[in-house]
Amino acid sequence: MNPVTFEITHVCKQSGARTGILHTPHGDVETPMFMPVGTQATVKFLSPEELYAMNAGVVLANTYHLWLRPGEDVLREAGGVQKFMNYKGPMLTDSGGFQVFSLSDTRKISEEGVTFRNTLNGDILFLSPEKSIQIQNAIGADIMMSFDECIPFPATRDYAQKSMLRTLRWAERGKNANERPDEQALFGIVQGGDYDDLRYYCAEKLVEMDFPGYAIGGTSVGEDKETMYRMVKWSQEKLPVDKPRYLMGVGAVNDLLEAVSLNIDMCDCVLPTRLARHGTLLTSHGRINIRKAMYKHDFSPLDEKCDCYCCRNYTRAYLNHLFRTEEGFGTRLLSIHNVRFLLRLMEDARRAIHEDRFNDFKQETLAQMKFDERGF
RNA sequence: GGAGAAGUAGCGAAGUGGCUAAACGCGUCUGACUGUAAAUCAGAUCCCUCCGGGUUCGGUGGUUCGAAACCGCCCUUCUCCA
Repeated sequence: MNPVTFEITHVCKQSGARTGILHTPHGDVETPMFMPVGTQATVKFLSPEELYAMNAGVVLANTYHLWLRPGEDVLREAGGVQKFMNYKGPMLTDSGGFQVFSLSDTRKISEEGVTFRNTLNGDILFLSPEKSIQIQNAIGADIMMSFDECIPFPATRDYAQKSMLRTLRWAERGKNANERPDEQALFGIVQGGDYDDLRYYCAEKLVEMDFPGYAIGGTSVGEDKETMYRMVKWSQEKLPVDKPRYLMGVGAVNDLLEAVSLNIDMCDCVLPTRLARHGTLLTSHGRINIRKAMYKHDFSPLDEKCDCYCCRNYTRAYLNHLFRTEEGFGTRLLSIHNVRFLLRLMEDARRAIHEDRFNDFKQETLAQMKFDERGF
C-alpha cells in the first residue's frame, strides 16, 4: 500500500496541463504546486504557523544536512522531522543527491556511494543509496528521494550515460533499503543530462521499477532555459500519466509556468527565500530589490495584488528601512512574501487549468512581469 | 596666555620622498542568486572618457629631477597647564 498516491482532477483543454491531488499521510495537497525548501528543518526565517497561513503544503528538508546536524539519532528520538520542527503538513526529503553536485569540490564518487569531506569539521563522510534511505527513514518525511548524482552542465555524453546508469542502480538499491514503505514513499529521479535517449532510457527503467512518483533531476544547474525545458520534456514523456511528476530545484516564475505546461505537478526551490534574504522580492511586475533608494519614500505595498501578511500590513518604505538597517524582521517579511507569491502563482495556475485557459494565463503573467531575455 | 597633538576621497582610517588616484573598513550604487557550505557573492564609488586624459591629500609659499609625505607662514580642531 503506497503511503502517497495521486489523482488527476482536470486536464486543461487549452494546454494539456493538469491539476491533481497528492494524498499523503500528513494531508492532501493540490497540484501543480510549489514546495518551499527547509534544508535544516526550517524554512529559513519562517515559522510553521506562517507556512500554514500562506497555504504552503509540502515542505522540503535535506538528508545530508540533517545527517550532519543534528544527526539521525536525534531525528529518530524526536519521532521524525515533522514532530521535530512542529510542521504538521506533508514533507519531502531530498536524498543528498544535490550535495553530490553542490559540494563537488569536496567529494569523490564510486559505485558504492559518495565520499564527502565534511565542510564543518573536515571529517570524511560516506553516503550511499542505502545510507541515504536509512537517514531518510529516520527523518521520516512522507516522500523520500532516491540518492542520485546531479551532474553538472555541460557534461559529456559518456559521463552523462555512466552517471545515469549508476543512478539507476542506486535507485534500485535505495528502493530495497526502504524500511518503512507503508509510511514513506520513495520517488525515482530521471537523469541523463542533455541527451534525449539517455533521458528516455532512464525514465523507462525507473518506471519498470515502479515508483509511486517520479522526479526530474539535473536541471537548473547552469544551463540555458531552452536546454532545461528540453531536458524536462524528454524526461517526462515516458513517465506514467497517473503518477506525480516532480521537477527538482526549479522556482523561477517563468520556469514554474513552463514546468506546468510540461505536465509537472511539483516543484521546489530555495529561490524565494534566498532572494528574500538578499533583499529581492517577486512581484506581479517582476523582480525588484527593496534596498534601492527609489523605495525609501514609497509607502505602497510590495505588490498591490498580493494577499500575504507582509503586503497587507507593511510598505516598501518600511521594508527598505528594515533592509538598510539590517533588521531581521525585514528578511522574515520578504521571505513570507516571496514564498506566498510562488504559492499563489501556482494557485492561480491551478485555477486557470480548471478554466481551460492555462496558455492565456501563462502568457498574461509573463507579459506583466516584463521578462528580459535571460528570464525572470 | 603657555605646552603638546592633529588636519588624507561621503565618513572612519592607512600611508612619512618615486612602485600612490592614494591600502582597508563603513556608507552609497549596480549586478547575480533555481533539489541552500549562500542573512551570500561579484563589480563600481575624485572628474571627463574608447584607448586615454584632467584635477587631488586644510591653505599658501618653498626644497627636490620628483612631494600627501621635507621646510616656512597662515587657518582650523583637540588635549593638558594657567
